[in-house]
Amino acid sequence: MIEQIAFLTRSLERRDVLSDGERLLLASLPGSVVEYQRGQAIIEQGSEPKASCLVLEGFTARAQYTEDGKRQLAALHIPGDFVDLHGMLLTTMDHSVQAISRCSVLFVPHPELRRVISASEHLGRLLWLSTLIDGAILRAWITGIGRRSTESNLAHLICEVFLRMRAVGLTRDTRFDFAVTQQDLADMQGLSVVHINKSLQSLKKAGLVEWRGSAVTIPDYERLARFAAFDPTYLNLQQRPR
Amino acid sequence: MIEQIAFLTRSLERRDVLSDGERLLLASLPGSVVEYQRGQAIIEQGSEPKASCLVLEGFTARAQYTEDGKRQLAALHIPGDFVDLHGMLLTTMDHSVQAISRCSVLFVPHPELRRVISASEHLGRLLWLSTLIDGAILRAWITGIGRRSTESNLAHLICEVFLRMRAVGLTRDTRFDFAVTQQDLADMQGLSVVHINKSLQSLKKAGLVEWRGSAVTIPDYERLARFAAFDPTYLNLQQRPR
DNA sequence: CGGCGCGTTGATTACTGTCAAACGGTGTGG
DNA sequence: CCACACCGTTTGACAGTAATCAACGCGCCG
Repeated sequence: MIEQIAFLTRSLERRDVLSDGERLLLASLPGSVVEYQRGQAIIEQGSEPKASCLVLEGFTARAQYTEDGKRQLAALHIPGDFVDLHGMLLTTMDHSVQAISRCSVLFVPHPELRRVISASEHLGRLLWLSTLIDGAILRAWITGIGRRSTESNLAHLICEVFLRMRAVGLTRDTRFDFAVTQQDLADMQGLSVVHINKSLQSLKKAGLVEWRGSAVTIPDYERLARFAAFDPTYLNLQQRPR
Repeated sequence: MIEQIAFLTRSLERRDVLSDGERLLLASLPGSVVEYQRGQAIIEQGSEPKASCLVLEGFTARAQYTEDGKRQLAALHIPGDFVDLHGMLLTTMDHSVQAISRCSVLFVPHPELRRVISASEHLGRLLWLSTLIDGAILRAWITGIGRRSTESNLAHLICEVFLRMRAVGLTRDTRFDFAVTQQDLADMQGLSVVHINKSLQSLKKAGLVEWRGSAVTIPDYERLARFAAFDPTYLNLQQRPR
């Protein structure tokens, strides 16, 4: 499992120091790996999962559908993210989890998670922390959707994903793989594809981002961050005792 | 403290059974009570609080401001809500907490919270749970802002607040006190006051809600819930072992 | 080669914001 | 006790943003 939970370990270590014992404890988490194609449902809304899933490769997202069938994405998960840790306590899923790109995830049975949390209060706090960071990201999305312009919100999202990817070692310089469709972006920001398309083009024309296929390049991060008024505080990317 | 944490106890008991020992442990939480006038900041963005605050009376909200001064509210808290439990692990506040109405809150020092969590793993889980429900509410708000019509989102919010208030015993029949301004509502939904005003009026005209001063009455909850396509699952108002 | 899915475009419509003014209740000072 | 100021609510006109619709381009895969 060591290989598979590498991103999780890295993600937690970006926020606090792990002892060898804690690393071993994490590595002791058993689980089964499952692969999904883009668009497949990983966890259904309304279900009561008995295992939590950790992203190993690719992207997943939480999706909610309104009565009239519109989709809203309310989180994007990258490798190392424990997608539905909350499923352990929330029992019934109020949303579904979908594969946004081809991806593989690790299902860890809840009793195993509880075992680890009982064994290490500190690790328990760090897992709690990861759900709190989830919440902080949700708040940032809300202000983005509610109060930012489409273009600056797009830029904001790109900054966020860039930093999160870099935190787990999935960037090369200013480039990273962001295999999402414009429909997905639209559903993250609560807008139409057409409008996202036009806004994205204007970001490209302004030289703020390059985006070819799934390869995103940020020519000048500082400039993009300034444009988006991006403040990374909410990502809690500082190693501190927690 | 027993009197003061009554709403917290009630809120947790709506989700799981508490033992006498757990109730006592909660009651042992010391803290200082502070009153705020509407509009005052309770916790400043960027600060690193050493205590978490619990709402005793009135409403508070998390507020984020964009670079150009627009306000977005990304949570509304009612009595019994542990507003910034996450402050304990998130160290730096990425948002401020404001008094939406006149309110009183209890500040509980983080070390005391840690003591309680160490003493009872179960209570620790329930506090974790309360932050997870916070997250679930954020997701509901995101889909509301992103994909619902203004009117149905307003109706959705009213349903949510009604159920949350009822869960801690703050409703009388179909009526509750909701002391927020239309500007606050606008900032919760990412819209302008003018637009909120018109949408609210149309809800009133349709007989879906009555709203005089701060007194909200829901003549027919089922009808309102149907109109809002409101599904209370995300509030986790079922007593289950967690 | 053809079909499919995503991206792109332009025209049109609908929604929401901004601005500016008036209304109404409350509390204060004369 | 009344006049006034203040603040939130309400209204209407107008401007700007985003959705919808429909068509086309383009690359990939069968």
